[in-house]
Amino acid sequence: MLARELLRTSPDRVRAALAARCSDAPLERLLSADVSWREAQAELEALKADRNRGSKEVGALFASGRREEGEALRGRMAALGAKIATAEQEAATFADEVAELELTIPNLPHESVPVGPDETANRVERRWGEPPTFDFEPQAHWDLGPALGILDFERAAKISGARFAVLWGVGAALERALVTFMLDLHRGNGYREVYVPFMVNRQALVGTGQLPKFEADLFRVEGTDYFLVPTAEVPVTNLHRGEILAEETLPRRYCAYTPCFRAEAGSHGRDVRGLFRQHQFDKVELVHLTTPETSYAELDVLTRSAELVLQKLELPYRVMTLATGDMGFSAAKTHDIEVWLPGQQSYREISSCSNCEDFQARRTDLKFRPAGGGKTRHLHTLNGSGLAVGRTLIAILENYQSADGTVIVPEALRPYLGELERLAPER
RNA sequence: GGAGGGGUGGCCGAGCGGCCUAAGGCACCAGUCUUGAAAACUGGCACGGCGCAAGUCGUCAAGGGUUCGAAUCCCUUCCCCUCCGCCA
Repeated sequence: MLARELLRTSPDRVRAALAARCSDAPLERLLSADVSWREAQAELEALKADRNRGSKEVGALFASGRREEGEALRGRMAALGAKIATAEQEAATFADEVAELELTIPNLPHESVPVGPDETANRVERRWGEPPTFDFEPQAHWDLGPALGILDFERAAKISGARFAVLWGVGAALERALVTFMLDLHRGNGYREVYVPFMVNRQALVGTGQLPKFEADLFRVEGTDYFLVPTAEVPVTNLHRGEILAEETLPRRYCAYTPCFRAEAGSHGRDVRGLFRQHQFDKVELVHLTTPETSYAELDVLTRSAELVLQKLELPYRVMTLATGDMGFSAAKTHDIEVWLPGQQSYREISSCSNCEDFQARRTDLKFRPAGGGKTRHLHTLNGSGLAVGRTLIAILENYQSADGTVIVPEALRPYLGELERLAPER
């Protein structure tokens, strides 16, 4: 949600930003509804001021025993009440329209974001590690996994459907080891671990920006008002909704493991094979709450925290800055981390780290009290994957594969797998 | 699932139709005193909207209603607590 003051004083800046995003958000409707609302509200308040004065006088007249005058004024106030009811309805109609529309306007891109319509305009920031060379034809994980007996898409389809996976044996243990490994790493790095509900209410999803626009991407639990979390960003960012945090307690860095559930609406035909795009996947999420002055330094901390996971696992990757047209709804700036996948001979997204500035803080009424005193201000929220666990598992299988189909276990993970050194076929 | 009790400013807590412009306390800020601090004393101190401003409207969990007027009365919902039942 953008500051209304910004909409009123710099509509051209907002127009330009939306154009850069290739957004068709209804800005002009919002602006005119806002004007109408303010007019109606001013009228309504004048009427209410009259009533407040009159009602007070009614009380005074009765108190001083002037019954007849009191009765007369009370009659006039009753008539005024009817006028107020009408004016109230009109103002409320405009207020609702403004509130509804402003939730559909995406965040403004930061000035450092490359302008472009789609991912082809994304900018490479840095690379780490060298894609491995093989003296054989590297396999994709959807061949490696089933051959090892640890990945089973057929039985997943039987019990659930497409875009689900079953992990067997050491595959299941590897998934669990990755979660623990990531949480331990972040926890030792200044993050506070938090365990949160996997179902959230509508308000939480509005707060982080998934609603009202993207309901089709979510799974809703029928007969309830609960949604399965599409990312831990939702419950974790909303933890302090409506609170005023002391500046001394910032920045706050939280990490959380949750499964994530996504309907993947509109992604039919994309990444249909393998583990890459699933309805359910595990993720360790990083969330920072910080001051406006430090949020871009925090974005760097956040991104590097996610990178550290890949460095410890010795997986090659590159860091991108997303272009205006490729960014998510709530983000002002986003770094994607893309890991090298030999099965596809390309870098693919494994983490997305965003500074949402005060966009989500406005929606969630999330503020801080400055250390020197003074007015409360909206704080800045950031979130990023640290990392998507399923995709990390893919990266390990494909980067650490051997000619015989076995897979070396990265050194950093061995303590979590009973010092297992190599994944070999299981029966 | 059943029966009760609650939700008031950063926190605690009074108020139960009109002097609520929400008492009092704690915390916080400024000042006096002090070598400095503490204590004491004095003053200040909720938030949001609209407006150039004067000002004005709103907010006592949320929404609706009664009334000239609602923190206060009525209805609905949500949340918290206690007890019972059930359950991992």
